[in-house]
Amino acid sequence: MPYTYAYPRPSVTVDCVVFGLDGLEEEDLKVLLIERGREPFAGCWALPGGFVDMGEDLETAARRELEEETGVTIDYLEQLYTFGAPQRDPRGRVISVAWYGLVRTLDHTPTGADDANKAEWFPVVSPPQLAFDHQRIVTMAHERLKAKIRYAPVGFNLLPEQFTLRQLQRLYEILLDRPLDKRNFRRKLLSMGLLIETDELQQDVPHRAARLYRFDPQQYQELTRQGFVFDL
Amino acid sequence: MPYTYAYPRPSVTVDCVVFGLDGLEEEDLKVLLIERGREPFAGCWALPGGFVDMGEDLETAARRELEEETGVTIDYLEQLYTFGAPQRDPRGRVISVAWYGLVRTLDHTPTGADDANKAEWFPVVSPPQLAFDHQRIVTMAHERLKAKIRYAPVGFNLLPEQFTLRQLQRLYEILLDRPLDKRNFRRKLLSMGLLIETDELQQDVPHRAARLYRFDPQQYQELTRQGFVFDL
DNA sequence: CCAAAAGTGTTTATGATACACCCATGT
DNA sequence: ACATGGGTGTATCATAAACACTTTTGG
Repeated sequence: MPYTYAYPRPSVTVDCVVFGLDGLEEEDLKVLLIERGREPFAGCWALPGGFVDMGEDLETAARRELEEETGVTIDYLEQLYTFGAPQRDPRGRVISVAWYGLVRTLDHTPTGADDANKAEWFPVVSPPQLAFDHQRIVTMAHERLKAKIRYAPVGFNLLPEQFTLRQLQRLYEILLDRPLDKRNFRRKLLSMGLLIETDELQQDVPHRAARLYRFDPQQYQELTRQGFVFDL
Repeated sequence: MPYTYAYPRPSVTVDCVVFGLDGLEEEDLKVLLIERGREPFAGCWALPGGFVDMGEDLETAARRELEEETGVTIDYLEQLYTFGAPQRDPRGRVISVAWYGLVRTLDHTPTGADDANKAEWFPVVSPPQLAFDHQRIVTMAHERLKAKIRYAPVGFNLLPEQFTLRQLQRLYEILLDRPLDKRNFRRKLLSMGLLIETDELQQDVPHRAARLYRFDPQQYQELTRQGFVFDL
């Protein structure tokens, strides 16, 4: 290594804002939090995250910390923003590269481990008090998600592989925070040609069962290549 | 400081991708580069940037480095992405928080200083070979800019305070890379109510002088508060 | 047979697109 | 007078929005 830097160095961490959807109500949009096992903010709820290893890619670090502290595996992960206010961590200069992620199901109950006492899902609309500047990070991630589902098909990563059109509509209603017309929504989504109609039906519902659909990522890629822009 | 971190620490830098517009042709969209005065990549063109000081905010660091190395003051600055591949810098682990910025005029010729031999504007479409992973950063910034002007009024920061509708249209044509209909463009922008018609005219043109307009940021804020979404 | 959600078309309104000529100014 | 870009209106087309009833299924 022919040259090295002599400057004082901040610490660098990654933090993950992971969203999951648990049902069809507003409070069912959840965010994954851990209870910190160490000072500072021991016993306080916070985002899963931790130090970047020296030879490790940032995204790899985010996935690793998430796995270590919560056991949750992610279906979609994207860099959010880097937070570096000098006083954001009481221990000294800590710069955090924040990521946001989506999971399809909340099936695997998160298991606290490593630096985390516990890991749990909380409603995004009513989270507990959070450590550091983590509330701000959650808020920014939520805003980003709400903006992004309008022009990119990321919302599907909050649903099971197979889903009903009604579930998809409720997802959009929750995130856009307004009611959508059922017929217009169905027509629009189906006309995009991004949904594959399966021959399966919803199970165990006390009424007529709805048809299940899958998102077609290949078709999305192909259409995008041709200039198609997802827009809802 | 009651707690400290013992982990090995990467270095953290900021890099700035600054765009400026110099005329009405495609090659007139410029990016600001410096020629490096030090190894590694001494004599090579690169993005202005450098180390974050320990007590310094990330945005402050970006503005400071830009000022130090180029003398250019920025009209719009926004965080782009954080690049942290382990091998992106030959000296060791260096994580760079990249920013992109816009300037209204290229009037003040950039002056190389500090770690930079020179600073110059280059066409975005035909830049020189760049140090590190800086070409990738420029490309991402360019993509972000092209996407963002469609849903946010950031393009005005590439024009003088007062501009003609024709200049604005050319700016959009260059960034969107397609021709726009003059009448439809004018109607749409004027109908948004975001432009203030001044009583001044373009000067020193060998033909009928065009009216000058200004962007109205307050009106934009007000409309946004009411649910208006900029869209072009 | 009742409750609950699934599924389905048409009409209207709004915004996007296409398009060509006269006007003002400087040389 | 001529060259150059400035400025203007209308008709058509495509997409979005509004809206109510019948069907299927399980209990």
